Amino acid sequence: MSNNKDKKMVEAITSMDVDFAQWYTDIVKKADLVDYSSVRGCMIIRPYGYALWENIQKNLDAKFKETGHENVYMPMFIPESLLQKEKDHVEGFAPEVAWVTHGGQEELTEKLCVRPTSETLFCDHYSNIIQSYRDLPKLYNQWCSVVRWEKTTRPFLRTVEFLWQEGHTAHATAEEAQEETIRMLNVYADFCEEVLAIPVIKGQKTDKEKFAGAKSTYTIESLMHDGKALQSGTSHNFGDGFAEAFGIQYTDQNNQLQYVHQTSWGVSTRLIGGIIMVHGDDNGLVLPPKIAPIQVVVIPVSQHKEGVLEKAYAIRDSLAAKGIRVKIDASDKMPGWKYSEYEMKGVPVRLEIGPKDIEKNQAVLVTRVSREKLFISLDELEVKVIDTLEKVQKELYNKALEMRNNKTYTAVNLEEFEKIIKETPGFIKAMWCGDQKCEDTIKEKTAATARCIPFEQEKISDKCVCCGKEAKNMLYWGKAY
RNA sequence: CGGGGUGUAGCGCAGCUGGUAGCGCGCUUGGUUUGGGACCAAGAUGCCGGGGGUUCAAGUCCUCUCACCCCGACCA
Repeated sequence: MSNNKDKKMVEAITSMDVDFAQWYTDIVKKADLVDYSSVRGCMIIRPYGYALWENIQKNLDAKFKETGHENVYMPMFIPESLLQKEKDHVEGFAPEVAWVTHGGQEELTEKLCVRPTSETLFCDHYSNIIQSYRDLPKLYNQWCSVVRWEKTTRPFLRTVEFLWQEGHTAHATAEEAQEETIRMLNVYADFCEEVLAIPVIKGQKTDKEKFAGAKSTYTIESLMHDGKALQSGTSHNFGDGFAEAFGIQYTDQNNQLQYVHQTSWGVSTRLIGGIIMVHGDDNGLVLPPKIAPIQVVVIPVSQHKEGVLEKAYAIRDSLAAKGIRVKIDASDKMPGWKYSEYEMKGVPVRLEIGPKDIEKNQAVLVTRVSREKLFISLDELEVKVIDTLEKVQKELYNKALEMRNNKTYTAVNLEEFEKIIKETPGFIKAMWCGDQKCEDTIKEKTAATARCIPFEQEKISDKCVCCGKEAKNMLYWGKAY
């Protein structure tokens, strides 16, 4: 970069190897996903970012409905007394709730918290509407935003207000609740892998890491490019703890009063952070076709020349007719500018059409991942594009899986563990005795936490990686977002 | 909540030992361009984060304050 002319040619994204955090920030800003707002810790989700969320919603919502769930909407405020009904739950959330103390000029007799999560509201409601076993199960979900007064924030990964979905269900038996917990964990896992092309580890949280008030918490964990883990979705089995605290009882077939068994599960806009950090590269965002707001962008070249724009629009229309999310950019920017712009935005497929192509009855197809130019006959364009989108979807998953595998290590003692965390961050598979003290020690020494006890167990050794006593389980460990 | 940093045009910044604000990008208009972020010309854009001081004079010095960012401790 010897002079200003060079500089303005490429509005560079910081390389992820140089500064991963800056790379991330560059992408969310330059791909027009978010803007910072005047409200501390709160982000503005811009149309392109929101379109991603809408696609996530559309997809998941359909899956929730297929599995028998209904959408509801709860108040955004929770009276203090209600929040305090379940002891562990309050303790878990109290440090980060925002309080409303005034209505207009008047001080409220009971302050209201802005929901950090809605268990208490659902429980309160369930205690009113559930009487008989005939009322069960209740399978509710809500799409909303919640507020947690976080001290440090980053777009999508941790913000004071964030969008999410929270499912809350009530069941007659412990078995049903457990089934539901796992069912929804699998819905999330399938969604991540098939739609977002993000491979996940399914497993259970240790007691230390489980949700405040839950009997058990299950999680899907994914691995980012910088070797940090992202908890991408959680599903909790509450047992009857909340039911006891809130008096949610029903009369069973034998006229006996019983407590319900409950679950809750959620994913948030954090998933978008995951998409960015799993698939993105130094040229910007990379979006899996199934979630991309724009799957194909058509760029006319020399568009002032006779027939070019007409052809470009015709291509757009024919692809749109096949159900492809396609956009044409007929602005008067240079073609090169447009190439870079849509690469930055992670659009999976670009089609170029210019006078030379029209002459040869072809278009130029370039995928975001390979950036290779392919000449496609216009006669088979639709088929080729659909084909390419499917191929890219699979490719991204495979690439992500390979990346995760390359960054997954095993450790049999603390020295090994520490060395890995320091030198080659990633997932560490290591044995654990089951004692929380060892979890604490590892966290103190390495800043890594137990990500989960995976369903798929392996035997790395017989002994706990920390204390050397007999091991109970193999855990995934790592530094997390 | 500890440590560090930054607030000057829409964005990124410069502005030294005080003298009344500038550069690049972007934006507007016109023209030439268009196959990897075009070029020329002419424009428009400022409560220098806020309050209070010092001074003949304050982006510049002092002081208080607010906000944001980064690194740690805590968290979807």
